[in-house]
Amino acid sequence: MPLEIRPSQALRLWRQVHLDLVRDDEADLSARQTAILLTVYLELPPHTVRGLAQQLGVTKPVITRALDTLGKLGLLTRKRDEADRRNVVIQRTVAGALAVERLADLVTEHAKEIGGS
Amino acid sequence: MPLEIRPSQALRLWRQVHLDLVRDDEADLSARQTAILLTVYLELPPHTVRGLAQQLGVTKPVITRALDTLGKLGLLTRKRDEADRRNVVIQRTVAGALAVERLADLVTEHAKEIGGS
DNA sequence: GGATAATGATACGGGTCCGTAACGATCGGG
DNA sequence: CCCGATCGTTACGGACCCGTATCATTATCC
Repeated sequence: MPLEIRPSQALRLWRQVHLDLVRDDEADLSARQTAILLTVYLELPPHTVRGLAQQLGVTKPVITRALDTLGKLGLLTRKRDEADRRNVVIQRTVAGALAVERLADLVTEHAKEIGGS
Repeated sequence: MPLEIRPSQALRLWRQVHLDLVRDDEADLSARQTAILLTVYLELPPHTVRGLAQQLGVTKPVITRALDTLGKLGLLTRKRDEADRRNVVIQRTVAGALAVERLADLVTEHAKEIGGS
């Protein structure tokens, strides 16, 4: 059964969550960083720079820089792949999992507040 | 009747929409810019720099710069308030309305794809 | 009218990100 | 082995954004 949501509800939900993200701003991630973070935490490993670049439709340096920032924030980690030392495996962290969970709560909470019309 | 959405659904929805936003990137707005844009298009006018700064919990220069960028993109316009010429009224544009509508469609489309579990 | 307050814009130094191009490291096939 | 291909990273010049402090303009109030 699909999730039913009307355009006006979608916009109000989008606005409320973004308002919270801006106000809390413990993170203040860009759209690209958010897409990377959620991909790593929702899709099955392993995740590589090249794979993420293909999924997002951006160049590899973009991924490298985003990983620098997300790593600095402690939201994920990089590890060399010992099987093929050219590859780098992106791994999840506890802090990252908490941040993702917090985002999920934020969305579901505001969804509840959004009335019918 | 509230909008029912589970955390796992929320995350998948959030990821899919962000992936689309990154891939299309006709805009590539930051979280702050998105919050401003949606506030202007969802809340009743008039909108001022000071009012937006208060709602977002940020300083006025942040709003001014965001309005510069959003104005350059044609998503909204500034106009001096003739009643009180200190104020600047932020106005909607056709392009902005289309962008907001497109975002709404993006969210509702992906919501449909998101299954029950 | 002059002092005061309020509004939005600007200056500044610092940081981050962009896209293109090049780079070092590593693997694999002949 | 060695040469080409494939990783991820870094260099570069340019653009954008940040927060603080300051500015010019306009309104208000005595």
